[in-house]
Amino acid sequence: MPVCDPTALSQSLLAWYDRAGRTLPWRKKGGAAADPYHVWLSEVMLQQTTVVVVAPYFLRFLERWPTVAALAGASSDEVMHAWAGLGYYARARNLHACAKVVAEWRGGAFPDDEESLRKLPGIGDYTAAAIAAIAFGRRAVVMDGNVERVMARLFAVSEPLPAAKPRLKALAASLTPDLRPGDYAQAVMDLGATLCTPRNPACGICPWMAACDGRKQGIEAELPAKLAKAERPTRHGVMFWAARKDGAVLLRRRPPQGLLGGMMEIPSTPWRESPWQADELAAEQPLAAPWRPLPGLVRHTFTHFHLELRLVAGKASSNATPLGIWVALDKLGDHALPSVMNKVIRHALAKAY
DNA sequence: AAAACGTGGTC
DNA sequence: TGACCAAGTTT
Repeated sequence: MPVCDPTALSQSLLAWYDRAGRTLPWRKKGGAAADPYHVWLSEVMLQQTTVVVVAPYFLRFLERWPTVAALAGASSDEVMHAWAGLGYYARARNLHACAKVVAEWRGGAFPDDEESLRKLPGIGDYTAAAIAAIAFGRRAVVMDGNVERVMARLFAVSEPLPAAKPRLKALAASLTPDLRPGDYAQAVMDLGATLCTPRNPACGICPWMAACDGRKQGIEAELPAKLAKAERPTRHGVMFWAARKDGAVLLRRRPPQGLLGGMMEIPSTPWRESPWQADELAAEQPLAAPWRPLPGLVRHTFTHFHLELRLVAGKASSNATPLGIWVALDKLGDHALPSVMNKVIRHALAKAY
């Protein structure tokens, strides 16, 4: 049997998968049917996020909201709070919106085909294919970063991403079997995650080594080629640490769309490319107060820019009624604060008292 | 269709 | 220290 035969390749991969058997929290056990709710929840969390980070969030969500109907019944703030720290918060907004559609319009049943799944909020090409294959046993071509890398190497595709995507998908489709599509989808992704890794691929123990053109040509480590990314600019902001007499500090909610949309924040100036001057703060302050600069700065890096935040502290008079909520220091954990805001809070607690 | 959108770990 | 990267989607 020639090693380039698609059936032989998919079979050898499935054999490897059965033998290696990574145990992941969302994976069905002992031949049990995969629960579409579990598959959907895990796949949305796994978008651009590592297994290690997702696992505890997945278990926490499932414990708190055992069904899609339960999740649909949660408040927006509860969901955002539970998602805090995972990043890409549009996913949480779309997750909740999707849960409502499925629970209210479909009686809690997820659609079982790619085309219908694709219409739901937060479900794109990858997630639709993954749910169709893993939860419903449908043959679907699952394309994520792992599969792109594995295909680029296996077939020695040197054309850089993202232009190579259609070709890579066609190659992946040529290998996707009719049998055990869900296991096969997870097997290719596992191969990319554990052996065919971005750096130092473990070709020596790869079930596809004999067939791998990239390996034969000695270019596996250079693949997939990628276009250079744009530079990240640096933006600047000033955070207002407003403390009331009883110690409570001021938080407010960010606008529902855009960066950190719907999450809570320490009141801030906008984040712009030019640093802020002291005489500009009066026009940006959440309440009128004398502001005292705190030493040091908080650095944070987002996907597309670096951020440098300075802090100013002020005391709020008791009759101040700003747009926001006052939160006791020991209750800050009760709110939907993204990681960058927790960084700011840690800094303020260290410097302002 | 290019750009926006988080975070933490790794080398 | 910093660039790269992770089971992508939306506009």
